[in-house]
Amino acid sequence: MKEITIDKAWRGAERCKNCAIRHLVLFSDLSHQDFDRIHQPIDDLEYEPGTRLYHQGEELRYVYTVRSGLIKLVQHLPNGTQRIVRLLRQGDLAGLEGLGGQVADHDAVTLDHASVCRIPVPVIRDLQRETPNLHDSLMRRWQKALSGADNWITRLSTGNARQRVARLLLLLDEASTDDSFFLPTREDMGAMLGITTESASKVTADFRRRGWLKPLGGHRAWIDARALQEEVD
Amino acid sequence: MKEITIDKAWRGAERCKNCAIRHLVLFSDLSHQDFDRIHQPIDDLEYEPGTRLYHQGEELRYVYTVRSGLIKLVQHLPNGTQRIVRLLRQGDLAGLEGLGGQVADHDAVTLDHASVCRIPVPVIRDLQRETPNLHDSLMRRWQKALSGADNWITRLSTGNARQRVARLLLLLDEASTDDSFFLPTREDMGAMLGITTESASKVTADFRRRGWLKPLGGHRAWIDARALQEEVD
DNA sequence: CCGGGGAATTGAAAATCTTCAATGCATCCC
DNA sequence: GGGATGCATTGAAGATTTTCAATTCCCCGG
Repeated sequence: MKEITIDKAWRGAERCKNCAIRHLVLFSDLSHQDFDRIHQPIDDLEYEPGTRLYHQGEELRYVYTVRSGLIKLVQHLPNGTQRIVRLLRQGDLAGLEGLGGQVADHDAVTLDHASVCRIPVPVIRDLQRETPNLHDSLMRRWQKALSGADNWITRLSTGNARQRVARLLLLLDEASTDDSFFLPTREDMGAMLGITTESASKVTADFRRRGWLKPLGGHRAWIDARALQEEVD
Repeated sequence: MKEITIDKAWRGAERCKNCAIRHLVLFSDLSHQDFDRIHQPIDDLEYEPGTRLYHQGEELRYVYTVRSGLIKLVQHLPNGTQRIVRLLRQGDLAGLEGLGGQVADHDAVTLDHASVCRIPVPVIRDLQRETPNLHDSLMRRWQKALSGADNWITRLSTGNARQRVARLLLLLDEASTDDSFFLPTREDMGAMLGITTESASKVTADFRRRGWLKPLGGHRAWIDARALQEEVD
């Protein structure tokens, strides 16, 4: 795990003021003086694929803003099976539940290379107490997380395997600014869709043979969105 | 639809102060003077089974607190299929997304007879601006809704039909204070679990034949939680 | 008490998905 | 370059689920 730490708290806040994607992140509504209330370092971290930011059941001392990359939230069942319940991308928050003092509901694991801001929970608590500007922003995050979860159920956990894979590919495609997107392993696709690795593989391979999905190397791919959309309807 | 409306705003607030389940609802942390800030009527409503509180895409003028009964949140896909993404019970909120000005993400429909408090969105907005007491309470609601959604994915949308039905019955049983619980129609069970009505029926009937599920009439039932729990593991 | 009607159940055949095992492919690391 | 390794792919058999079409059951109103 590479980790580029900003040592001084003020430098962290300074960086936040000038953050290139500040309009997307939690602090979008803060005034410049609000940033002066930040007394603990906000670190800007880079993670390799497969890094676990925290795991289910752990105390959450930080909340994480995704600057780039994809993060999976994995939930484990008592019987040992596991399920990916959401994907986080640019602007999304991981570890929101830490704000209420709860332990982590999931494992958070980077899928590809990811760039993440790590914000100490007390920083957000303090800001929240002293300025109202954060509330709307936070509520939008909760709202977004919840609608993400709902979509996961209706789009990715409903219908047959072909439809689910098609919807997942469309979702990954939309999420990308690029015209290519990150293609997860078949195992992860299975865990997202509630199907086996092999089923995910069979459908994916079929889409590829039909020319609707083109792997571009380096875990990236392109899709014929129109064709896949038809598959869904 | 029966509707018992409290005409005067202050009466609504007065009722809130003395609400028997106030510790469970949104206003648990408010001080007595906070209630004086309420300038629009909070109505206490009774709904028959199958009543729709609002539908997907509609502007949300109210947020609803469930006092008793069960409410399903139904999401429709463009292709016409629909999926139940959550069940709300005592203390849960429906229409949370209205606080951010969004349109409704779902249809909200009562499953059984339900008693609900209808709170105008501006009431919550005003309270939120003028007192910080509501914030924690609200955040806990978001958190709870989100963890409900996650559970829906991992427990009710994972595994084979038997496991899903078993988990649903266990969840309904836990949700009930009583030792009996509300047993949904097979169609609703299917929509919750992402399986067909017939599959839900076949599994349910099998559980009944094994003596693990006993219908008690009036859409209520009892389960052998231990036996069903084994089925899940 | 007696239909009527919606919901539930059931069966059989077809479709889909999983399982398990084998093989192929790409990439990473000397 | 060349294995080694981890994914991905594929096939065949078995299990599960869906589909579609009957019944059957149960509750409600007359």
